Amino acid sequence: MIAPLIKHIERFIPVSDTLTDRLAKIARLQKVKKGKFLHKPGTVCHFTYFINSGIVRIYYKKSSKEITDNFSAEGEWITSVYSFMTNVPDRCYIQALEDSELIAIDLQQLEQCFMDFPEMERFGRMLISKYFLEQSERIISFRFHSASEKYQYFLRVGKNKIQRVPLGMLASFLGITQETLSRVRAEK
Amino acid sequence: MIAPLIKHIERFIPVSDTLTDRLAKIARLQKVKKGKFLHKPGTVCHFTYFINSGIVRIYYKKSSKEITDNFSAEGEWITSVYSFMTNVPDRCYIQALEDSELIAIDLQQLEQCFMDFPEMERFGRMLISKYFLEQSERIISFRFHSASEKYQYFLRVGKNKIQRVPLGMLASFLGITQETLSRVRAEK
DNA sequence: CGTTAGTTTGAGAGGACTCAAAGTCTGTGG
DNA sequence: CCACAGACTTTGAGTCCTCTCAAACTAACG
Repeated sequence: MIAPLIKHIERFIPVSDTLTDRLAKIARLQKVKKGKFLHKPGTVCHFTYFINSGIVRIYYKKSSKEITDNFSAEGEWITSVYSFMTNVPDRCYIQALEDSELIAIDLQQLEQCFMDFPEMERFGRMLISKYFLEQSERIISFRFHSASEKYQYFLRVGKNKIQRVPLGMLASFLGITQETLSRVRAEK
Repeated sequence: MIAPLIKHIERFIPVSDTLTDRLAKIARLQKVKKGKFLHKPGTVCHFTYFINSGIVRIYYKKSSKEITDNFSAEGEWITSVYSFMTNVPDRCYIQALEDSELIAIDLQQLEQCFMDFPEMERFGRMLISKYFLEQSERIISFRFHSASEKYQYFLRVGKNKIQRVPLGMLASFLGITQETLSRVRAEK
């Protein structure tokens, strides 16, 4: 059941049997229907999610508009990093865009796992570093790309997600309006 | 000599004497004159720098224009995260904007330090997470803020740096032209 | 005190935005 | 199986912000 997760972690560090056991103990399989929420604002988000199947987005509201921050699909994580780090409620929503199957891990137990298994802490460092780099690229994309270029960029990076997310959500993720995105998409 | 560094790390984890000794062993004090480079493209960047005094920027070139990626001042780090992670040459430049004093740490030796001191690895994870969060905010700023709002944002976040960096560099950091920044700055 | 780097100001052009309306898809119930 | 409601996407017209190009001004440094 947690096999995809173990396989994922093994891309970064060797995973011993005892570590596997521990992960099995703190991981919890969770299914969500399309449109349902894993987290809403006002409470601290106590879990990090690894996605076995489906696609999930994280977004927040800005003057009644929904701003999508990220999409995550199979083999990726979705977390309120802010809640994770600060242990303070985040204003984000985490929502399934398809019927999805996730592995939920309690953050406190994950912290303890970091303590007991330094190699797991190492994994954590490498993973967040990877996402840090992705963000760096995204910042570059935001700064100097036109609407069209941003779309092209997502076509390259978000490959398998493009057909799975509504245009409006994608537009807010890219930082453009949905009208503009529609026009960009039409022109080629 | 490495006291500021130890103090900085202690904000995240307790630092034992043995860890202090190790850090003293792998740290190297380095001074750079204003305008000089700590790194240029073409080679792998083997060091991470902690800044004791001065201010430093990281930038890259895009069709002969210089795009500033970040500024770091006292008590902060400057690193080519890309080189760090991938061990591949980065196209970035790292340049001192004032006469600066830095603590340079060899990345391989830092890795070894992570191995020998799990709490140091923990520090690494927390630090990169912190920068991850900063980037998240920056992405939000890029997506939905006008030129003026971006400038306001930097006034809040980059407090002590505003008078220390040339306007043109700041403009490219904010993703606007220097003409626009000049006008924004004039209007209030 | 002159040269160069850095900043400001001006005019015109263009991309993306807003507001508005029409068109298309999807899923649910009759 | 069809019809309809609601969600999603496209198209259009006008406006505004920021960009580009150009030139003048100012500050810093040898």
